[in-house]
Order: sequence, then C-alpha cells, then structure tokens
Amino acid sequence: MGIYEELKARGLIAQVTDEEGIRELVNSGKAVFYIGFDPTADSLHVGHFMALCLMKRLQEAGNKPIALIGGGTGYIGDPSGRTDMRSMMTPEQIQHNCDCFKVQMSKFIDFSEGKAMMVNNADWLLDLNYVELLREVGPHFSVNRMLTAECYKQRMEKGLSFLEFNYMIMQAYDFYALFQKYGCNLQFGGDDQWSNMLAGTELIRRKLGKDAGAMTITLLLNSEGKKMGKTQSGAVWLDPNKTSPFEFYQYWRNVADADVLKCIRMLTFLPLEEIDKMDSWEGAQLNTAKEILAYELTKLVHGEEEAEKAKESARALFSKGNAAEMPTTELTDADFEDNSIDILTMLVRSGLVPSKSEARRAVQQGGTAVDGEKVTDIKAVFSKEAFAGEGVILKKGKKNFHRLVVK
RNA sequence: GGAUGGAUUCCCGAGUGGCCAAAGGGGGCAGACUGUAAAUCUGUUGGCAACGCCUUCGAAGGUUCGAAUCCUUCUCCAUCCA
Repeated sequence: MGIYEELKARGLIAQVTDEEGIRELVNSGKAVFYIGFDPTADSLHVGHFMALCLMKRLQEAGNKPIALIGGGTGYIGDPSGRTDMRSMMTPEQIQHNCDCFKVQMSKFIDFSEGKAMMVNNADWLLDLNYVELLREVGPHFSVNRMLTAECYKQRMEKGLSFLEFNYMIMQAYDFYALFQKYGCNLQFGGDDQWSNMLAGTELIRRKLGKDAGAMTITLLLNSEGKKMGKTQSGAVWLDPNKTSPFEFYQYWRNVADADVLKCIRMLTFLPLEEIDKMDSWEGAQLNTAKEILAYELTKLVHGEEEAEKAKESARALFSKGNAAEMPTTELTDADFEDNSIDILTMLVRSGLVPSKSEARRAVQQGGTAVDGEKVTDIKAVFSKEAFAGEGVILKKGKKNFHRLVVK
C-alpha cells in the first residue's frame, strides 16, 4: 500500500485536483509540497497538528515538505471559514507568532539538510509593488469567479473587506513563487483552503503553462459537525504552557464515543490493521479506545514521558481522587485570615471558578469536594496546617481537580 | 455622498418611562443516571463585605423623582440609491 492509499484509508484526504497524478507523485516520493501556516496565535493547535502529521507521513515516504509560515499573509488575514473580520495584527505580534511557530514545528518535522524546508512568505510578499503585482497577476484573476468561491460566500452576507478579498491572491502568489523557486508542485491545506489553493494552481498554469496539484485534508469535525480541538475556553494548544499535557490528554480522553475511532484513524500513527480491529469495539470498551487515543496523541505532542504521567495521573485521579500530576496553586500568607481560609476563596484562588458567586453556586449545588469529602457549607473554612506537605485536593464537578499547597 | 433600518448580558433574541440584573432559546456550569461517552431529567447562569449594595442594554452628554426605553451629538453595521 502506498502512502496515498494509506492517507485515504485514514480518511485524511478531502479533495484533490488530479487524483491519478498526485497518487503517482507522492507514492514515488517525488513531490515537493508545501503547507501554509498563518501566524494567528503564538502557538500551533490541533488543526496545525494534523497538517504537520501529514507532512511527517509524506516526508517518511520520501517526499520533500516545505513549511510555509505566513509572515506576509498574516498581514492580511484569511477570510475563509469566518463570518467576521479578523482583527489586524501588528508586525510585532506577527513576528512573535512566527518565531513561536518555528520552534514548535521543529519538534515535529526533521528540517535537517535537504529533508525539509521552512520558509516565510514575508520574504517575498512584503516587498511586492502594488502596481507591478496588479499587472503581473491581476489579469489572471476573474473577480466574478472569485466571488463565487466557497470561502467568500458566507462573507458576502456579512461583508468582506477588500483587504481580506485579496488574501486569495496572496496565497496563489505564494504557490506561484514556491513553484518557481523550489519546484514545489503540490500544495496541501485544510479543506477550507480549497478555493485559495485552486487559485494557486490556476495562476501557475496561466503564468507558466505548468501543472501543479492541490490536495486538502479533511477537517476534523465531531459528530455534531463542529470543529474539534476547541473548548469553550479556546483552542487546544500544542504549547504545554498554554494547554498542559494533562489537559491535552483529558481533552482526547473525553471525546464522544462517535468520534474516537475517527480520531485514532486520522491523528495517530498506529498501524491501520490495529485500528481496524478496534472498529468492532462498542459500549464501555470504547473507553479503552479513548485512553489509547489520548495516550498516543499526548506522546506525539509532548513525548512519551509526559504521556505516561498524564495517563497515570488521570487513572489515579478518577479512581482514588489523588495524583501526582495536577494543576497546582501555591497559597501565600495573604490568602489566610487567622490561619484559615474559606472554601469560596480556595475555589477562586485555584482558578476552578472565576468568581465567588460561581464558587458559592458550585458549593450550594453540591459540586465541590476537598480531599474527597463533599463540601456543602459555603462558610466552611480550612486551617493552614492542612495545606502543608501534599496540600489538599480541591474538586469541582466530576472532572476538575486542583491541588492547593502552602510553601 | 443620500435614504432607511439597526447595535441589549457568552451567542441568538424579546423588552420602547418605574413591577428590569432585563422574557425565551442556545451554550456553559452543577446535580441525578452512567463508562471520565451520548441521550434524558432537575437546578443554575453579571459582581460583591448578599433580605442589601454596585456595575451592565454601541459611546458621550441631556430631560426626568426615576432611562435599556425619551432628546442631542458621535461611532460602527446592514439594505437600497449614487
């Protein structure tokens, strides 16, 4: 089975321009492909992770990946898949984010000599001259057709600024530039990038009369049709300082039954035969599948050691209510009054709740426990001595644990 | 540039002088049930030194005993015309 067939079997391929041609190209390891990453935040997230894994897979099959950091396109903002305008980032922000991306990507992809490249489109986009660019590529874009592109459709109702309208042209120009510079003949990206990517292949064909391909990765959606990798408090980041390995593990440990196998197939590197065996699992057995998913992904992103720790902690926490790895907050003398602290303050200080009102509600509704003992009195206080050594374990709801210690 | 309509809490969306911290829905949180799942049911959902007080209905002023609601100016958005 070639790499193309494997990607397909994993459900990673959404759309391709020329299936036969691309299959041939990647299976023989002759593809020079690029994936663009716009620096919209200071860390990569799960969506990027899929793209990076794809890079890794194709690299292992002998193809040469180019990771393109959108230091230039970041100035514009991609309107695809959004209903509102992106807020404009300052050059400093963009630079900072680009730097963060570089560091994180290097952990996944082998950028050593000749194996892969990392480029920044700021290098060619920022120096473009407006009138020259218009004359160079302008004639090759039909506004009529651009407006019918899927990525602009939803914005036609809410409003689309000229700035964002030009994003497609910039991305097309990237592909055109990479094709000429590095012989890049293939572009991959999220499925929401399809129209932008096609613009690139067309530009290459019109300008140079050459063929280049495009392939999109299936968006990882849950059974409700929502993008995965998002929590109500934001994205699930790959940066351990923004999403701790434990939280990362828990996110995957908690996916819905309907989504486990799909996630394992698409995100992990487990052999397909092994995954196919899990297909028949059902009911509580899926819990094991979730553990595998969470473990494998944490291992990929944070390393084996962190994955072990997260797994052990999760097990210990849910069976005994205690574990080594747990978000911890250190209390200071200022938190204590007469050598004691009340339950509401503890909840707020731990960050388990944002305000005392919410803390009060949580306690009144029977949703909190200290060291495994349910607390129902909002006036309950704990003496400072209790926080010495191992500290105390505060629990809110079923799955939120936090350790409080005093130094 | 002109005309019209609009901006309400996390989101959608009621409310057009006091009974408004503001209906309803979504989402979130908590409880029951469970498998750290889903579905369902129940409670809850601005803050605080809490039978009270403070902040909030695009922004700033004003009218009034009293303003999300009325007036003025401004900002932004949508639709139509140019």
